[in-house]
Amino acid sequence: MELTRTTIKDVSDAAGVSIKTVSRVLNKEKYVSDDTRLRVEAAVAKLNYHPSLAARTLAGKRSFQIGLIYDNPSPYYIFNMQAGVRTRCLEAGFRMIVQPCDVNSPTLLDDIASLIDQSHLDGVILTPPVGDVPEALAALERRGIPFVRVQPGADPAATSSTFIDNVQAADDMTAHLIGLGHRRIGFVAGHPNYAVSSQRLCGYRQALERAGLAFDTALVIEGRFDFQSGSEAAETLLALPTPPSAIFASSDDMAAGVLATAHRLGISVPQSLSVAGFDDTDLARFVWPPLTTIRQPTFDLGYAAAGLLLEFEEGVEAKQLPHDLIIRASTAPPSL
Amino acid sequence: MELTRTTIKDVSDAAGVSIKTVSRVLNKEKYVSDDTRLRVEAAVAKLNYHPSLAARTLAGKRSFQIGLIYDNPSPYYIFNMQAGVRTRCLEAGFRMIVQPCDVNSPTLLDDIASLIDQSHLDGVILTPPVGDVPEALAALERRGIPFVRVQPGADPAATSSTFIDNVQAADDMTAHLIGLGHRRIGFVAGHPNYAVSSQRLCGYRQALERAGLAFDTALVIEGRFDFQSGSEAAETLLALPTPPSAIFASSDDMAAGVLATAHRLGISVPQSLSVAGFDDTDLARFVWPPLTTIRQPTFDLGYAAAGLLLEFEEGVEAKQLPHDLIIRASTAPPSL
DNA sequence: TTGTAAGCGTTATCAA
DNA sequence: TTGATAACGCTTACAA
Repeated sequence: MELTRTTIKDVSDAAGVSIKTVSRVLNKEKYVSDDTRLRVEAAVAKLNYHPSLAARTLAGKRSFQIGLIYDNPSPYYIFNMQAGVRTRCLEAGFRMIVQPCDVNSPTLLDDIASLIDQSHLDGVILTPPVGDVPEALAALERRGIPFVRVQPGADPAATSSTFIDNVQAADDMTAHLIGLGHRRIGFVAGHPNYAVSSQRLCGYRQALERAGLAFDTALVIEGRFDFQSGSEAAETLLALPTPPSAIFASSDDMAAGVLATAHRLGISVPQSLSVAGFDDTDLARFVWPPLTTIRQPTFDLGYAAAGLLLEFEEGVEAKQLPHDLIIRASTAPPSL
Repeated sequence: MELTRTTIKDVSDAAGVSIKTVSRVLNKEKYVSDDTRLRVEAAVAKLNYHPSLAARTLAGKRSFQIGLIYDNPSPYYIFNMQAGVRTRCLEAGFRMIVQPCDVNSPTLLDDIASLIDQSHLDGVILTPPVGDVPEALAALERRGIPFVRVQPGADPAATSSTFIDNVQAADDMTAHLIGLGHRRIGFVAGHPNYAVSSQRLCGYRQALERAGLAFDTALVIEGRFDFQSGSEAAETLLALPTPPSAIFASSDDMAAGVLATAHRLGISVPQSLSVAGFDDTDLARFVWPPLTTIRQPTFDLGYAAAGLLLEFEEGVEAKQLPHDLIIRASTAPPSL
């Protein structure tokens, strides 16, 4: 029963050096002889010593902790983001503190401030839509806390950030559908509060125009990123006098809603209707019939964001990552 | 630009009391006059003071932090578990530190020890299968760290724990299918390393026997909890001379695999085959055709586990939670 | 290359 | 009901 904690003092005694020297080894400082270093490392291993983060934080300038702040209800997104950030943190010997929040809460700023103060965070990562709250960014800058935004809604180069090109991704998918022969492609837009919604709509429109196809507002329905709104949007689209032969829903949950509605209406997918999605929920893997989807590299976005934060040097760096177009059901319109 | 931190000293100056008195208010200690308390609280609010967790940890006996340790690849499970634990922590003014691990890693014990030592955790929650690693439990006990296991594989009353009755849940589902008229029910078992796998198989068998139906080993296939193994199991089951009219897969991922196979083979669900699942991936909501499923209350299991930990008083308390049978596709076998 | 001493911001102890 | 003082375990100066 170890009731007392192993401290740096125990290690220094065991190694026959001062605690300052042990500290030097722990912090990988220069000016430690190889011989001393080895003796200290042996003592650390033998005693199974794990330095107190609290003490290091209090005494030093760093806490070895960064925060991941999000307001996002998607389990897959959060899981992958956390995994990416954590992986990068581990490499640097840092710990990740996760903190969900509500961007519409009046206490948002205080919640973030409280997290940073209480845990002495060395930096934070903001995922959408938190990174698009100007007051939050201003507060972080005022405190001098380094931060990186993931997929900022606008002006990615204004602060350090990681992102994919949503316009291009939606363009890619739309072009893919056009390439299959589709001429009337329905689009289910995302929640109007999210910057990515308009970006994806923009890509859809851009691809249509390049192909010389008319942008028909009747084919565009605004959703809320969830299953229900996708389901409703499909009802509207499929009830049109001339219904689309393909529907591109700008999130996977909405795409699943489209599939459910198609099934209920007796429209077979992908024979009579092509359905495409956008996200990383792995839904494309599960759903039947299979879904063609844009896969955003959520893990990588988190990994890269943590990297920018940990290598922070007063510079702003915007890092764009590639997206994938995953084709699992590639079908031409029935008329062809 | 606030470059200096607001400390307890600032608050005590502003309130005109000693720092010890501020500390008393912060810790809700007795023997503080109402007048003093109010003055201190006003100063705290005015200065926007957030006490340093590092300092409290170092000086005091508590860190106000508990750990959530898991080795589970399911995003939905982890998301809901984290949410439950975090919600309960928030109520108690605690912080949750999440830590994935690999139960098969040789460094498992050191990883856990390192987390506890570095962050001075006041306790940990272990989700399956971590709670079933005897060496880990022994190590925690040796250190005197309180812990609560979620869904322990065996002997839930040996330590504090929260769980549902998996045997009963599988029995419920099987009985439901039998009630609909099914006589040959296929069963896709879970990964053999998980305790819940045998529990669920046990419930399936128990319900069959109660109904006077034979337990046919040809109808039981061992899976690995994933989509692929469910898909393969369905191929075997549906190729039997007398195929089952219903398949109960003991996880939702496997159930999705069953659905995919059925679709590929042209077997319509639920008209010609009933499919049932088990878990909380929300897959039942997305998948088409809809899935009948046992819903485990993951959020509640986490919430209750954190509750047991935070109210820990040297006593062992095992807490059983109810499960839900969610019926979205309730169909009798085609022969009826 | 190594060591000494003074904090970091709280809480525990003991006294008033 | 309050307050002074010594920890807590480490890092940052500054010496040697």
